[in-house]
Amino acid sequence: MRNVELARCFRDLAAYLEMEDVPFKPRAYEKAALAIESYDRPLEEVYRQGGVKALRAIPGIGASMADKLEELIKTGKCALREQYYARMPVDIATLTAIEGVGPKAVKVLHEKLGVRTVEDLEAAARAGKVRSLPHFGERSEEKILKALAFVQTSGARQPLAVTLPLVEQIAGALARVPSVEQVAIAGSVRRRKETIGDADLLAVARKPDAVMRAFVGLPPVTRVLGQGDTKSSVKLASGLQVDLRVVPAESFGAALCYFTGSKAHNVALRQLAIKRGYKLNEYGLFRGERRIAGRTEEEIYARLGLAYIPPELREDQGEIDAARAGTLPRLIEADALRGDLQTQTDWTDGADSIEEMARAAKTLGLEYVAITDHTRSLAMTRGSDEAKLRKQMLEIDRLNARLGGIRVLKGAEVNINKDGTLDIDDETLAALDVVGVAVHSYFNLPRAEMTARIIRAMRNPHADIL
DNA sequence: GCCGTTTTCGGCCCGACTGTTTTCAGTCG
Ligand SMILES: Nc1nc2c(ncn2[C@H]2C[C@H](O)[C@@H](COP(=O)(O)OP(=O)(O)OP(=O)(O)O)O2)c(=O)[nH]1
Ligand SMILES: [Mg+2]
Ligand SMILES: [Mg+2]
Repeated sequence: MRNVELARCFRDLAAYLEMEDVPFKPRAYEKAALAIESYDRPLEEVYRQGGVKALRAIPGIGASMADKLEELIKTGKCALREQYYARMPVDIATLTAIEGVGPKAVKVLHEKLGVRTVEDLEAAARAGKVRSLPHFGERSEEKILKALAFVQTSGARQPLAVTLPLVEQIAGALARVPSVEQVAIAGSVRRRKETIGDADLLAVARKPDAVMRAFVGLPPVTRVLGQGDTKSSVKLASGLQVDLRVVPAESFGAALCYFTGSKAHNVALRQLAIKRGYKLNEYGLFRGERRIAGRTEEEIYARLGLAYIPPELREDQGEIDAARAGTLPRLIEADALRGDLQTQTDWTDGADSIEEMARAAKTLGLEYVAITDHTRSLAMTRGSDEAKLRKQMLEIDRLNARLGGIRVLKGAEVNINKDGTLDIDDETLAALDVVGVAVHSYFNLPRAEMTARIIRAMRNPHADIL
C-alpha cells in the first residue's frame, strides 16, 4: 500500500472521530497523515526492514498507529475504519473535500438525507432538501451547489513553475493598489515546495477594506470564497485559489511567519512560545498583553532563542531543534553558483556574441563561463567543426587577455554519433577546457544499443559532462 | 492518540469568516 493510501485511511479516521466530537484524536491522525504523506520512503519498505518499531520511530506515529499501519500493510484494511464505515457508509474524503463541507456537515447530511456520495449531495441540494436541515439554510445550500461546480476545476496541486508567475502577477497588481505599503508572497510558494495547493499573499496597508475590494475585483478572479477586513480568499479562472491577509506594519514579520508556515512548523513554534511563557500568533510574539516582537521574522525567531530559519526548511522536520542548537545547514543559494558550463553563442544558434555572454556572466557574479557551441552534425545550428573550434579558441584567448574579472572557458557541446563516437576529433577535444557530450539524433534506439552508445561516448577520455 | 533536556500524566496553536445561532459552531488558514 502506498504512503498516500495509508495517509488517506488516517484522514478518514480523523474525519470520523471529528464527527463524534472525540477530542484531540482527530488532530493526532491528521498530523500522522501529513507525516506519512511527506515521508521520503515507502512505509511498506520501512516496515519490511524494521517492523512496527521502525514505524513507531516516525514522529507522530505511536504504538496504536503503528499497529494500524502494520494491519494496513499486511491486509490492505483497517478494522477501525471498516467499523466506522459500517456505521456510516459515506465517501468521507471526497465529501469533505468540498469547500465548506466538513465532518459535521457530512454527519447531518447522511443521517437526515442518506447522502453517501458527492452525487447524492448534488441531487439533494438541487431538490432543495438541504436548506431545511438543522444548522443549514438557504445560503449554505447555495454555497454547496456553487462549491460542487468547482470540484472539477480545483483540487490538483500544480508545479511551482506553473504557479509562481501567476502569483507574482497578482502580487504586482496588489502592490499598485492605493494605500498598499508592502506585499509578500507566503505559503508553500515562499517555501519553494515542488507543488503548490494554493497561493498565499500578505499585504501591509492603511486601508484594508479598500485593498480587499480591489483584490476580489482583480480581472482573473472568478469567485469570492470569503471576504473580511483582514482575510479574503478567491478563485482565479485557472482554478488557482489565492488567499490574502492584510495586517498592520508592526505585525508584518509575525504575519509573514504565520502565513509562510508550514502549518506543522507554526504549531511547533507556538508550542515553543508557550513553553517560554509567550503567546505567538500572526500579530506578534506576546508576553502577557505586551508585544515583544512582530515587525520582522528575524526578531520573532531571535526572541524565541532560535537562529533564523530559511522558509525552505520550515516543515517541522527537525529545523527548530537545529535552530536552537545553532546547527542549521547552510543552504545552497543562488550566489553559490560559481560558473556556467553550458552556453551557446552567435557562432552557432545562440543570440549573443562570446563577449556579450562573458560580460553577462560577469554581471551575474560568475567566476567563469564556458562557451559550448554545438558541433558539426547539428547542421541546423551551423555547428562547429575542428577548424571553427580552433578559430573560436583563439578568439577566447584574445578575449581573456582583454577582459578582467571573468574567465571564459573553451568548450563545446559535442554530438554523440549513432555508434557512440564523437563528431569532433580527439586532438581538438584535448585542446578544450571542458567538453560536454550529448545525444541530438537517433533518440529511439533500442535500450541496449542506446546504453552502449552512451557508455562509449563517456569512455572518451576528453568527455567531461554528459 | 502522541509526547517528554523542566513532565510517563496532563497537556495538546491560535485566529478569521460565515451562517445560523440567540451566543457560537463549523470550517478553514
Ligand atoms: N497556526 C496555523 N497556521 C496555519 C494553519 N493552517 C494553515 N496555516 C498557515 C501555514 C500555512 O503555510 C499557511 C497557508 O496555508 P495553506 O493551506 O495555503 O498551506 P500551504 O501554502 O503551506 O500549502 P499549500 O501548497 O497551499 O497546500 O497558513 C493552522 O491550522 N494553524
Ligand atoms: Mg497555500
Ligand atoms: Mg492558503
